[in-house]
Amino acid sequence: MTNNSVAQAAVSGKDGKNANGRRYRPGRIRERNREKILQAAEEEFAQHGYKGATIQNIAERAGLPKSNVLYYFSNKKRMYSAMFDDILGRWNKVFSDIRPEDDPARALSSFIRTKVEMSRRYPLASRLFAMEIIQGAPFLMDHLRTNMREWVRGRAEVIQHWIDDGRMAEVDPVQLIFLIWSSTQHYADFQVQILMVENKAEYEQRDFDHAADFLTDVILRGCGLEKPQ
Amino acid sequence: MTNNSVAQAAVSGKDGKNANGRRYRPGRIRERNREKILQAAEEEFAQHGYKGATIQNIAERAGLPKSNVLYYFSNKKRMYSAMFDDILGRWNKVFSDIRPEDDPARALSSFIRTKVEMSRRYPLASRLFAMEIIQGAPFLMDHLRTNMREWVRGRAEVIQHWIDDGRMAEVDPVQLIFLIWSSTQHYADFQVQILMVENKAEYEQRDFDHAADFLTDVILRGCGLEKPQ
DNA sequence: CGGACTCCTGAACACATGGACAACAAGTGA
DNA sequence: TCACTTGTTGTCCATGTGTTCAGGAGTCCG
Repeated sequence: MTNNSVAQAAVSGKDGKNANGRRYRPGRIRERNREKILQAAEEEFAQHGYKGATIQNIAERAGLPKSNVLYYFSNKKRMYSAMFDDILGRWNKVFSDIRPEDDPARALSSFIRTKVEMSRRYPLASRLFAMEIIQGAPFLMDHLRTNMREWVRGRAEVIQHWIDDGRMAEVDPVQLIFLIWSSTQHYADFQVQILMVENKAEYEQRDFDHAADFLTDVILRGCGLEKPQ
Repeated sequence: MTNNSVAQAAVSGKDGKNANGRRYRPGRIRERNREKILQAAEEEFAQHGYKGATIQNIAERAGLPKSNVLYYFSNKKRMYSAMFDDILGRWNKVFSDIRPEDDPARALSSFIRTKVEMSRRYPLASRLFAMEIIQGAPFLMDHLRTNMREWVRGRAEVIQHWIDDGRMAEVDPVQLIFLIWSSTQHYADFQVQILMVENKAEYEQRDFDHAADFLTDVILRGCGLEKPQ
């Protein structure tokens, strides 16, 4: 999103053409390897943080020689950025907007369920994001300051509308968003802790359903709302 | 707690005496430097994770030569462990037990406030813990499996008691504990994100008060409880 | 003072790591 | 086929890292 990290190496022509005027497709091989590497990078970075991760390990996870990985992402930093571009892109597709005329209970409930579903589908992405923030967000600072701030502001305004119209209890909208964020992400970020405490080996689908039910239940009631239908 | 990491080097006598029968105090210098180092280690490990942290950096933060740091903690692993022993010890002192005859509203409210206060006072410890869990808890696995599991089980039982007695709404006690954990820790772990979104440079005391108020408000109501007094 | 012990530290080392590079293989359109 | 681009990989190197070690300084007490 911030910088387009695609293949600064091995692209001679400026816009897909080369000196001879011939045209080249983006290349399926490129696409495929890029994804293999990004997937491997998610695992490695999520497990060891930016500094702790090594290109060698990422290469092994991807089943490629280190040199080949460095052919696609010319250095560690670019690779890390590209990974977040990927993740943020994925996330942006998922969250629908909310409007003042929506039903608060429905909207919040749907928000919570979507976020729990994200924890289930992309736990690595969630952990990655958490690590980056904990470490002071050296790479995502910009994103937080612009996109995310606007995102929260927009949602908070709508929630405030609902409150002003007496459609839900008076609670700080921004804090409410934080509450939903933290409680839902927790299932991805603190997975091992939860599994240990509950003495389970792995999550099952029903665990997420249960969590989502619990959270909508408590948070909606906490906002003075009835569960939708 | 698990292993006593104090000074395996440079202790010749077994119980404070030496060959000559002379007695040595634990050494204030030792004590002082140990603390300086552990403090520095918290910062460094919290910012870079276990693998990403370097002894050199820790030494610089502590204002000591690297060799000196390694004199106190013979290697990186021991240092990391000692740090968590320290942190867990600190935490164990703070949390009072809850009993079935307590007032649910008061008990939960106090729990939430204590946890928010922990986020304020020991943000580094909280982040450290979060990182360790995210990375798969290679060092804390044992602690999670034993102490923490018991801790949760005990609290959950009491909460279930309250529910059975009709003193609060029917909510899953374990999930409730997770909810309180995640939402309160969030203020420490995701500090940068929160500050960015709210466009602030630093936390103030009133921010924590506000957060605690909000959380007790929503969570208690979500549990069908009245705010105490 | 002198001895016993604690505390301190520069130097050295084996090893891992990010990255550059050059040579080579494979693919592609005419 | 040819000309050229894209993809692959082994090797090399400077730098950083955890850890060891040997010797020296500081401290305490009789």
